[in-house]
Amino acid sequence: MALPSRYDAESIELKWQQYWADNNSFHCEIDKSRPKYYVLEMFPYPSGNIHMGHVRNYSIGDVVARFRRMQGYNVLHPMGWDAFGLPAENAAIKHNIHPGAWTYSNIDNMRSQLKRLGYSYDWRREVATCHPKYYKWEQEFFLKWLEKGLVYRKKAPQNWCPTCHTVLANEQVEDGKCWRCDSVVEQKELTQWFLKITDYADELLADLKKLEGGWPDRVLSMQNNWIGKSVGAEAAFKLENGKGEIKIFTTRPDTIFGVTFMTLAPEHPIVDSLISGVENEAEIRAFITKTRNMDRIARQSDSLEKEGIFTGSYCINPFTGEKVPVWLGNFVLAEYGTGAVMAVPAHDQRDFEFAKKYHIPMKAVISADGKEIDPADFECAYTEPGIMINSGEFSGTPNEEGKAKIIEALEKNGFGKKTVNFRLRDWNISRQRYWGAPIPVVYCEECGMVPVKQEDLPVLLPLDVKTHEDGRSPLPTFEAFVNTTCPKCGRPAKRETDTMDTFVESSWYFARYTDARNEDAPFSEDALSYFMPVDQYIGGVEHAILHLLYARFFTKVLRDFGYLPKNIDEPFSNLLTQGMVLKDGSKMSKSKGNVVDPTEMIAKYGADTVRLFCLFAAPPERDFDWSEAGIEGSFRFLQRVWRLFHEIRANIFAMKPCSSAKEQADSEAGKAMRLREHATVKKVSDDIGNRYQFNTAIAAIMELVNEMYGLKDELAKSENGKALLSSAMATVIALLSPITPHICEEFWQDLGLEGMACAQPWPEYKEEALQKDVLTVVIQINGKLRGKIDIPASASKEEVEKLAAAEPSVQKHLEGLTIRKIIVIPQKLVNIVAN
RNA sequence: GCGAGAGUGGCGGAAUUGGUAAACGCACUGGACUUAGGAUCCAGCGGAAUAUUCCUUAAGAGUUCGAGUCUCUUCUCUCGUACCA
Repeated sequence: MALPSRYDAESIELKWQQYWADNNSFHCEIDKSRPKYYVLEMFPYPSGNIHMGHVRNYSIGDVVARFRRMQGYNVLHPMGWDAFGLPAENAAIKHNIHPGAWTYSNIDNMRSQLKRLGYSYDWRREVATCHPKYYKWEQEFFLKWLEKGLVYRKKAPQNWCPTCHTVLANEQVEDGKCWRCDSVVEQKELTQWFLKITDYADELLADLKKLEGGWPDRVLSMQNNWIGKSVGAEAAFKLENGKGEIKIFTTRPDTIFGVTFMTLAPEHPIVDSLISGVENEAEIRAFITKTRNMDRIARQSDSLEKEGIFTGSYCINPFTGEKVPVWLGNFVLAEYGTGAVMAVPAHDQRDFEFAKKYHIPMKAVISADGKEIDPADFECAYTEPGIMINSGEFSGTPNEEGKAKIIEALEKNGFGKKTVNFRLRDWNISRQRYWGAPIPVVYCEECGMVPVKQEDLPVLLPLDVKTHEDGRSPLPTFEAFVNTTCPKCGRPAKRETDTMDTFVESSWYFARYTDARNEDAPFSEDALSYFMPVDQYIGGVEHAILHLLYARFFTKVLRDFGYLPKNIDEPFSNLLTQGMVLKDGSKMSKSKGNVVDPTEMIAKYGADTVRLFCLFAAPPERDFDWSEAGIEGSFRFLQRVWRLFHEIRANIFAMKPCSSAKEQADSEAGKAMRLREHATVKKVSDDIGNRYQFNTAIAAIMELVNEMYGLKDELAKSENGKALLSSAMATVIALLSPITPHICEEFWQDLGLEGMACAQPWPEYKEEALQKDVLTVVIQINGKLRGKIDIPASASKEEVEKLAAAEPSVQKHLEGLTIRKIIVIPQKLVNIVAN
């Protein structure tokens, strides 16, 4: 019988996609009689078209979802759109269309592209964050937080992107540049809205422990670094003139007797009063201006020349009573610690270099053995542990103990206290852009800042605006929006025209999916307590800090405000960070012209092949290079399965569903077939379910198919053989079904079987079927491979030793040697130690 | 500097508890079938020598009967972070 050399992927795929849609195959409802499994991929920004990175991300997620569904879980697998943001606005300006129109048409296009890939989403739960029914709830959260002080307004120097015309959060500045457009970020003093993420710094850090094992180490370590906790002490140094004090933060309180100068950030608030009227005031002011005018990159670069200037003032070391000169330093950051550093040049490398440069004396207060040492002999600062010296009553104490003792003394005398400092800063969530969720407050001349009443939500983003060509927000000049009345006094008032950072929307969408159509509340207790947390979250590692930190923060906040159940501390139990899809060794980009369009690949090979290749090319966390030859290989494999299926069916026998779990083999070929089938089920279940190694799962299925090709003619000779071959084929369909679902449905239908392939129970293996009668045992002499023998599985240790020694190739190598020892690893190998 | 991860054929990658290194696939070579094949099938495919060996998992040492896997030292690459007091 003639077989088609190429199966017609497109018609099969469209048919089954329609079938799944018509039959609501992937709808998910709360069902407390079944365990839930929530699998989620990071939702896309509707930029226009899906790219290979999306295909890889969503294919991984779909395998997990379909696998868990077949295992009997009630799987929640939703999809939506991170739809507010700058690109929509910029595209709108460029093409002279409204950002909303652009966004919604992109969503329509991308939704159909995703549907063409056969992903098993419950589309009823789809959300678009730019929809008022979504952002309404975010505005409600905002009001609640404002009431409790979790969100506040502050005037401070901010990261300003001159190209995007907006401020950025610290997390959105990479290398001093805007994360989106790469422009150099400037500092600008502005009044902005902040979310107090620092209130949660401790919990965000501590709970990283709960994620160990479920999240990749490197993501945990990145978050850990970003939060940047350092434990130390705060101490006050009184000014010599009695007009106030300087507070410092140090992680080395044990060196406080060694302070020989003080360094302040030029921006430190006390500086002005210190220097007014001093002889060289003009010179000092010039230094301050010069430093402040530097951009952030130059100021924080490695090559910055450390410079300072003496203020003319002194403060007093609270422990020694010594006069300490107060300097300004261009490397001291106003925003970290207290903006003032106690300098101990003998024990800190940076202070050491500064002291050398400006000829400031040094004082050693720690030495390796507790003996006196002269810092004049130092080539670099002594930063090792040791014994305290020249430290009054603390001399002779090991310095680590000394830290606690000094802090104790600080607290006792009221000079200071133990403190913890974080690198993490509060999250600036206001943006001076149009396409975002409006911040629901108004400003009244009488009442000041007044929150919008909850019953007046949502504050709608007006859609009938004209966008400015230079990207500035049209809201401040759009009178119909700006002009309103004060919710308190009813007099005319002006609306806040800043919108919220789009990372706010993506910080809670996963919870909204549990109850996406709820119009009375953002979520319901019932849905949250059943579905949350997300069991498996999948996305790119570029969100390791930004989105993943914000989402963790939001989860804790929503929990504390009673929106999320008390026992939900973390949103994502397990995180898989998938690698990028490259072409010719670099990231696909339009400018490089190396973009592979998923739509074209689907048209050429079909969705099943594209899915298969994305999963087979590399383990998920690694980057992989797209190759046309590689996808051909995946397509060939599916054709091979196609031919195998039809050959078996047409030329050998009519297949019926059966299970080799019950059937025993009565021939060598049958035994081999049955063993391979069960071994493959075991391997694939482990690879998909536990190890997330889809590439090796697919390799194992390929081996099973290869074995079926090798054995099919032999097996066709007996009824038992046919049954075993039939069972193996059914297993291949089941194992492939999460990966290449369409072709598997087609096979299933061709078998005339009930239901859908994707709704079948996941195959199980039997330990008994994995047992071999004859085992190949490796023989080593002194650890080197010298032979292999086949022995009955039942052979005793002595028999194995005897058989091994009798092997001719082994005897040859043993000539002239004396056997010292024989190590037998049952069922695996024999190592003969001889010399 | 600090933190994390990685280094295996021509290529992507396997080797899960220390136990046959290179599974699976790509590329390549030879053969079969064929009017033809860029289809399909069979065989080969780490290196050197070739009938028997030797070498090989970035380099070196160690532990072990046995190391890609464990320990130490060094090198290289990727990512994050950085005058953080």
